[in-house]
Amino acid sequence: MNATTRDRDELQSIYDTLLAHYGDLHWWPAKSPYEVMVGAILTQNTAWGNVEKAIANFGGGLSPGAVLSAGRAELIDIIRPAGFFNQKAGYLVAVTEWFSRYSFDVEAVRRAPPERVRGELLSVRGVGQETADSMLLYAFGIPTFVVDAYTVRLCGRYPLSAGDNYTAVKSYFEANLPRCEKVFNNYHALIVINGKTHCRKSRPSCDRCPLCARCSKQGI
DNA sequence: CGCCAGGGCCATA
DNA sequence: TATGGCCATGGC
Repeated sequence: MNATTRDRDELQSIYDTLLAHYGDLHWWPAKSPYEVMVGAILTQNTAWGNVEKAIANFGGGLSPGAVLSAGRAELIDIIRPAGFFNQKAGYLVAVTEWFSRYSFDVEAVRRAPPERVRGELLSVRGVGQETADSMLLYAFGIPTFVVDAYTVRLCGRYPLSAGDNYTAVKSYFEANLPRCEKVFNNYHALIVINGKTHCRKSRPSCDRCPLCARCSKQGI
């Protein structure tokens, strides 16, 4: 068995293990693509519970128009629970202005070349690689793999030649998985949920984590 | 109380 | 290009 086959089997096996344990998560938890975009900004280095409070503060009226028409002080007050509110208020306006160039039309974004959209998003203040890929995948349904701290951490615990930075890990997953939006969607979701539940930074392993059972089996 | 969460920007070397 | 400081709330 060559290296590529082994890597593909391993990635598939990790996926199967997580899927069997957590099921199909149907991410992203949001009521609209625009809410995905807002959530992607607000959740940067922030616990999801705080993001939920912030989104709830919009009172069900979360929309591009609401964000663009709100005053800065008002917007800050709404998103306060999500932290970093001085920066994030500007980020939300910036990404919403980007979306306005597509007339807030999800289908219009989907019709554009994905690499161009990704480049545009990366040029928006406050949108780095993870945030851009989260929006591409979860707001617009474009198959691109989302990497986060949990993903990099996971790769470090397995005999995977995935690398240790965003681009390397992203390329690795995309090269060794079927280019399927559904799989990309749930794989990242599963990694995040498992990470939140078990493998946090201060608690790198535990007995109930389905992947840690595999780790110990493999002597890692 | 300290740690850290589904990052990203910026200054510095 | 690669670190390190900074941003800030809230749960555990």
